[in-house]
Amino acid sequence: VVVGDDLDWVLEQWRAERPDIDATPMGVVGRIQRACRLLERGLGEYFAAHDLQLWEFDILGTLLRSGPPYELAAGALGRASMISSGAVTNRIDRLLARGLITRQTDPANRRSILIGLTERGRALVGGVLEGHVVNETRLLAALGPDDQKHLADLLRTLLVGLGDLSPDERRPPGTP
Amino acid sequence: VVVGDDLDWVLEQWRAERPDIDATPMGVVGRIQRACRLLERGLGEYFAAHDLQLWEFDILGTLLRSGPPYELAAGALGRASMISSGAVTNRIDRLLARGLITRQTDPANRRSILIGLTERGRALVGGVLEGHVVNETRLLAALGPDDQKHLADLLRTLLVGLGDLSPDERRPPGTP
DNA sequence: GAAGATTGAATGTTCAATCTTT
DNA sequence: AAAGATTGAACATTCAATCTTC
Repeated sequence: VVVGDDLDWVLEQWRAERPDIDATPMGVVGRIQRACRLLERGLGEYFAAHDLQLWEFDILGTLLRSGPPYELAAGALGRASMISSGAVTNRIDRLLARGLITRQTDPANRRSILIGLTERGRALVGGVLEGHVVNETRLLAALGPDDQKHLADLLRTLLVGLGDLSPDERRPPGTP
Repeated sequence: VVVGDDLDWVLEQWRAERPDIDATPMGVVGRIQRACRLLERGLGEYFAAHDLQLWEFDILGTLLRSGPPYELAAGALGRASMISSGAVTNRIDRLLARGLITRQTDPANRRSILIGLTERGRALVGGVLEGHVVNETRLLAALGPDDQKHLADLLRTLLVGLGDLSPDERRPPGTP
């Protein structure tokens, strides 16, 4: 290994201290954790320069990509972002205060609330989208296109194994 | 694609809503984020069953793998866990209260403090270590050994590109 | 009773300001 | 002046309890 990352060093330490344990799995899990933190730091810097928090883009982006009429139930937003229902309420409150979303009771099911993008919210998230992808491209630049594809494929297999199924697979069998 | 994960669905939505944008990079970044959250959930469940928080194992494990005399400066602990100095102080306070670590001023540099493992802390983290690796192995089981190695290699390249160098590479050139 | 959302308490983090030591 | 750690404030999350609606 010519150039090592932090996990190379961590695994070397474990080998010295606990040679009885095969710490190989830590090399995968630990790298995913570190990559996640470093990437989120890089994403946050871009959004901060555009008056957005990462979590704000997360919610607004989920609404935008859902397509017209850009409305989603609060529960669906929580599942998409993997956050608790309490966190959803909190985020909604603050995006409402910024005038970026609307909140209305679902007429079809009055337990549920529908969150919608305001024109201002739609313009804001739509406007930063291209720059966001450019920023991600920069953060991933150490890997060539083929390696990025390979990485995504390996992570998909891992994620499916962890139960991260797309909505298609989540539907009970036999649903049209 | 026979079985898709959540990101397959996300990218499909972006293609429909914003065909002008190539969202491929989101497929990599988003999968790393989701894998990180799902893995940390799985790690936390194991530690909770052993009266530990994930962050507690994080600190205690860093001390253990540093080898005898199992002492590290507070700053070094913060860098290893990628947390702020304020968070380090907070974590140290609570591990001290549990009697798992010691805290003393570094005699050689009285600005710095040295954190050490108590006998009880060492026994606790050493005792859960093997089960932790078994748990990680289970979480990664969707990938075969070769794929896990390949995944780790791709992530190393990405991490080095993001500046996550091992201590070796962090030393100024010419250092023995 | 179960589902969806809200509330408040407990938890834990970052950030800026501060203090000591170098 | 710079480095290392601590403090308190602001922020954000989870969890359990609660309320409304189905």
